[in-house]
Amino acid sequence: MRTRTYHHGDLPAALLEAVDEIVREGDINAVTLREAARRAGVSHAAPAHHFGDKAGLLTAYAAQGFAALRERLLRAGAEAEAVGDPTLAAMGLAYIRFAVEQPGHFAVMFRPELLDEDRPGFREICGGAFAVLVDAVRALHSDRDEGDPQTLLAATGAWSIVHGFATLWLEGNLPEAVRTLPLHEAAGGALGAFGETLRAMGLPATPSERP
Amino acid sequence: MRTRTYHHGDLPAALLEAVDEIVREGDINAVTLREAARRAGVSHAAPAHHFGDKAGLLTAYAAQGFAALRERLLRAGAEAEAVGDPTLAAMGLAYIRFAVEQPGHFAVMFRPELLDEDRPGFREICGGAFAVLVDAVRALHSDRDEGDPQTLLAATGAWSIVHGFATLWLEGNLPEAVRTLPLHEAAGGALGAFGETLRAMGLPATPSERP
DNA sequence: TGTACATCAGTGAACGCGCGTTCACTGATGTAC
DNA sequence: TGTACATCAGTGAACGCGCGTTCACTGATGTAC
Repeated sequence: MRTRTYHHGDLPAALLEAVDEIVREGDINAVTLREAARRAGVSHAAPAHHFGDKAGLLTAYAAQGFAALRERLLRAGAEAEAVGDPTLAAMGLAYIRFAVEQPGHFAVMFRPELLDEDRPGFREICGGAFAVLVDAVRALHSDRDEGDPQTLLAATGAWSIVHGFATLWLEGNLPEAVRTLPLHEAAGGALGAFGETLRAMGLPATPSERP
Repeated sequence: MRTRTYHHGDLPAALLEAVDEIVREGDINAVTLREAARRAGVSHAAPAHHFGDKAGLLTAYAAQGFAALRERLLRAGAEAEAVGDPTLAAMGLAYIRFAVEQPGHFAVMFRPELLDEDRPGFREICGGAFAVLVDAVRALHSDRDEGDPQTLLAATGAWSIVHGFATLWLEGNLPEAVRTLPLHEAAGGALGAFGETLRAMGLPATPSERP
């Protein structure tokens, strides 16, 4: 049984948890300092002690998300490699799974206008997740120079497709026939079928194949 | 010289224009009935006459966007076909261009929580844009039955990649080396390089090719 | 072990703000005759 | 052509609400001696 004390114990963590609850309930605009304080059981002025202001709270929450995403991508990559599966595909699915299982973090992470990106350490942690993806792409092109811009662009493309799918899925924008499938079938199916279609288009043709 | 009259002339159009202005300035949350009214030069209660409430105003604005997007996709497809370019690729770039040139519409269209989707006609106009994409995919697979679920999934994948790219680009989330390229190079490059990488992964392999 | 004191965490009242919605109203328009 | 009247568009005051931020404060903790 928890006794109520004047000091909370770990208010910052409780506030981040409260933010998560609120965003998961569906409305990112419902995140307010006052509501988070309410859920953590403290007065509405308490959050300012730990996070300064609203952007500070959301930035800390987003940073948590980027760290978690990075770990997921790394783990998915390592596991796929261990059994000989394609690393990048595994990471793509892990990305989508992260978005769906931690929709709160996902919704905040890519809304820079809500964040204070100048908070110490934020940019690093934020770039770290993308770097994992870039590394996975690079591993597929042993013929390329380090820093070949094609690698960065390809990672951007890979990111785009999983990010787009996750966004459309979460917002409920996909057509019903797709929306009602289990996640892994919808995601895997969309990625796979799109690949087939690319092939049917005759793209991509690598330059070396053009006579 | 415009004289001020008691009756506005075309207030609904002026309000939609005001919404566009506000969202383009960067903050979708800054769209309020009062601000739109202010910009249209009418009292703050006037918008309710035409759109009922805030969701009604945003829904009308989103519908405008879906109609415009559909037209762009159709035109891009037709133009590509005329000169023998790949239709689907042209539509993909047209989608991204739409997002970047009409960021206001794009930001609102895919936020169902802000809209009142039950407004008459909304669902139809909204589905119409996606249908164009599905048709373009279907045209690439003459071997498939009408209604083959692979077609819908492939269209979802195609939608995902362009939607994801557009979203990341607009929010400023892409890495600086990509963000600073001209749009068509970044978009075309990401799509193309991603295709190359898919190929390097050995994917997709069509079932018929597996011995 | 005890005590003084600095530090920190959280309180609660107050502030000013902009919002959406409602409602009785008034000004302008257009139509029937 | 004129007039009465219904309809519609827009007004402006009022309402209650929740927000972020500030600030002097108080309660609790922990450390130096």
